[in-house]
Amino acid sequence: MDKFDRKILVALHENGRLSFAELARRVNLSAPAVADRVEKLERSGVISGYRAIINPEKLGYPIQCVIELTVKNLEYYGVVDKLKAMPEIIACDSITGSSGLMIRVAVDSMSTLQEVIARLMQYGDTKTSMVIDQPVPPRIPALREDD
Amino acid sequence: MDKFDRKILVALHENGRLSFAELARRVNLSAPAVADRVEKLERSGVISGYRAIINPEKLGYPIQCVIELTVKNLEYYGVVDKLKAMPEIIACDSITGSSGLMIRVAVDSMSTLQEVIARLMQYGDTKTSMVIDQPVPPRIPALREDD
DNA sequence: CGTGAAACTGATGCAGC
DNA sequence: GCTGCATCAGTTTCACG
Repeated sequence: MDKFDRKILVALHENGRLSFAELARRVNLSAPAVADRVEKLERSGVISGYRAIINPEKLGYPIQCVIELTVKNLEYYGVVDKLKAMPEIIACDSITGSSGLMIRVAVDSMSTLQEVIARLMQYGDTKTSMVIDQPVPPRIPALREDD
Repeated sequence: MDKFDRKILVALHENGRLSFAELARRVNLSAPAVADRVEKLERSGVISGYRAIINPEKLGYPIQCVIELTVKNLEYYGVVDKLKAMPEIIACDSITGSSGLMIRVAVDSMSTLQEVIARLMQYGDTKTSMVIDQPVPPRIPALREDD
């Protein structure tokens, strides 16, 4: 993990479809050198995949919110399966603290949101917050473009 | 947005580096047809970019947590700039409710976490939860592979 | 790690349906 | 709007220094 690896990660985080040739130009290395480094980053698990970023808003799901779900422990694993089966849920983290689950939801309307919350209330207490904005978009930890 | 567009989105969400030729094979269309559809999805904003998925754990930041920060309104915009300057913060959402900010942090150690929390406490009350697991990994809203 | 050449693959435009 | 083909550019991947 030197300066070149960091540059590669930053570049691929910003545009995951860069070719090795193009990547090589941006980080000032040769294409084979870059290909070699990327392969190592992939095999070591630092890069775990590549993904198209999809905008739920443009897909017809303009409302996003975060729901903290306080589950009763016994039902825990069953709940997770139910959550996986709900297409409105676009992410879910298991966390410490009373809540237990931090769920992210994207819906088309408030009435759908109401239905989702009603279903989640079967499994425990919910605390819902609407997502207004993303002041810090997803980024790489401790890697700024300072070279 | 028909069945083919959905297949394309699912495929590119799973592997953002697929070539048009390879994508065409997977969705049973010709390469030019796929290229055309992808370009439209990009221009309409449904696909807003491509990104390498980077594993903070393998980068030396094995600890992740979510911090709800209840800020005093007056300081709000100043706070966001401070957050952007903190490399340990890998994402941040502005949300409704008392908290106001939902911050995601990746750190190398508990002592670093302690420092981060200490800094955030300058701006308001904090509620920290450790992220244990990701039962539902990030996915596309309402698009299941049902074709 | 860089260079240069060779081979390949994918992208693109057009005719035709 | 899609297909199939042909062409062309670009990238990947060697071997070698």
